[in-house]
Amino acid sequence: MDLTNPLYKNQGIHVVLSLFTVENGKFKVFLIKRKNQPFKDKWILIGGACYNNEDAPSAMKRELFEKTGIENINFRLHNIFSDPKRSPLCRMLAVGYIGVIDCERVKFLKETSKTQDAGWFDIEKFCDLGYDHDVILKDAMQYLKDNIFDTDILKDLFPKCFTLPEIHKAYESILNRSIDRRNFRKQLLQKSIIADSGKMENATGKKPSKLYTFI
Amino acid sequence: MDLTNPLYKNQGIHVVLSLFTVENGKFKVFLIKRKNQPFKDKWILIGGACYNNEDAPSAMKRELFEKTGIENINFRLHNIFSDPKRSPLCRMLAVGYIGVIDCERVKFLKETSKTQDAGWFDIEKFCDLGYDHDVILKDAMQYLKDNIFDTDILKDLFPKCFTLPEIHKAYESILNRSIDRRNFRKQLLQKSIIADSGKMENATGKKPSKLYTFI
DNA sequence: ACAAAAGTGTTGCATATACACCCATGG
DNA sequence: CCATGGGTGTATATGCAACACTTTTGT
Repeated sequence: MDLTNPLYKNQGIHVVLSLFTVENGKFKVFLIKRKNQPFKDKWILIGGACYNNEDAPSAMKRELFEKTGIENINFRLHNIFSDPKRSPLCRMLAVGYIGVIDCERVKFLKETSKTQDAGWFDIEKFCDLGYDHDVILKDAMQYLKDNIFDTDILKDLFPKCFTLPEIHKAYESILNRSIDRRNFRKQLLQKSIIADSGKMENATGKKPSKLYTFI
Repeated sequence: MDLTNPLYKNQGIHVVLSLFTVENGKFKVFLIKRKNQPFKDKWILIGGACYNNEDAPSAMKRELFEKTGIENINFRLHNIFSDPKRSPLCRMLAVGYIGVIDCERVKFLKETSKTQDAGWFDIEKFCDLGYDHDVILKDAMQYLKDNIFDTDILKDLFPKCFTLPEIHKAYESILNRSIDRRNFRKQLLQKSIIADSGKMENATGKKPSKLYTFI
């Protein structure tokens, strides 16, 4: 590798996180408003450059912590985005990750040195994000839908125990369709994605619900 | 992006292709012997650096053509490899692709400016490849096995027509297990991966076989 | 006619879907 | 006692796995 070769030099690696939640039964994505150029005043996904001493997941963890205060969550690679023009300043390859989290865990760092606002957005309402983040977000949403029944990808959405109606509503909101309650329960239990914790909800509403955990 | 920041500078993007074939019923991978440091005299997968005006698939196409003379094949992303120490000279992120091809199409460029030998290797016999290519190749093999029944990932292995016994043998070799002939045929036809071409093999052996094509 | 390889169909099992009633709690 | 919402089981359909005989050709 000859790093002075203009064919190669000035490349970089972005990590980009599509961070999702379900809040009050609504599927949402976390967006940040940029303070500086390029894409000043545009909303974008969480992301940033990978340092030379980090692998991509470590960079993603660091960026997430810097921008939301969140630690210890799981990511999944969904795709890479390599269009040489995707970032205007220099050639940056983006590595796209997905995370799904309990919205309560996010400290709202409304303003930082690089950002002027941040928050959860209804998934139908986002549009015209900065960089190529529209494309990245759509790809992430599709990946999430395709993998929601085969993995514990929602594990961090419910950090502790949860009731079946809660997680049922989360699935319906993410997939944007209704799902039969009885079959839903059987499916998740049979595939060993969740398990009965033995505990019961504090009777707050009507009939108390059982509490489940991810395995 | 401040490209003089030592945290970011001197990064690069590798594309790496695990190129597979099935030759005489044996599952094989294409390897190249390096002529120069680093990893001089080691065998490695096809790969190289991504230029600033290329997206990753274009870079992969170019590298493949330079090293084997092959054009017009399909790749699939299987993973990325981002360990900052994976390449000794500078920080290179690797984008791993898979291709499966008719071995007849490879012109053997035994020697080039960067390589001193090249060829197909039995999949059981490779060991101790340069860079982290052992890890990449294992990941690619697993991805291929996981996706072989759901996609046309073998499309380029049979550029024209093929008989069912031929493709059956290819599947068995890749998966390293025997598969029931009747169920195999039903599966591929039902999933619309292959279709009857209407033509018949030139009766060369015993009973002539039907010829199929990928859809 | 026989050996070698290709073509084909049925049955049972497992998984997924559709669907309706009972139960516990709070008011 | 009634309204609300949570818990449970069964019957059907669909997809997957196991399995054996017939057909064609060359010798």
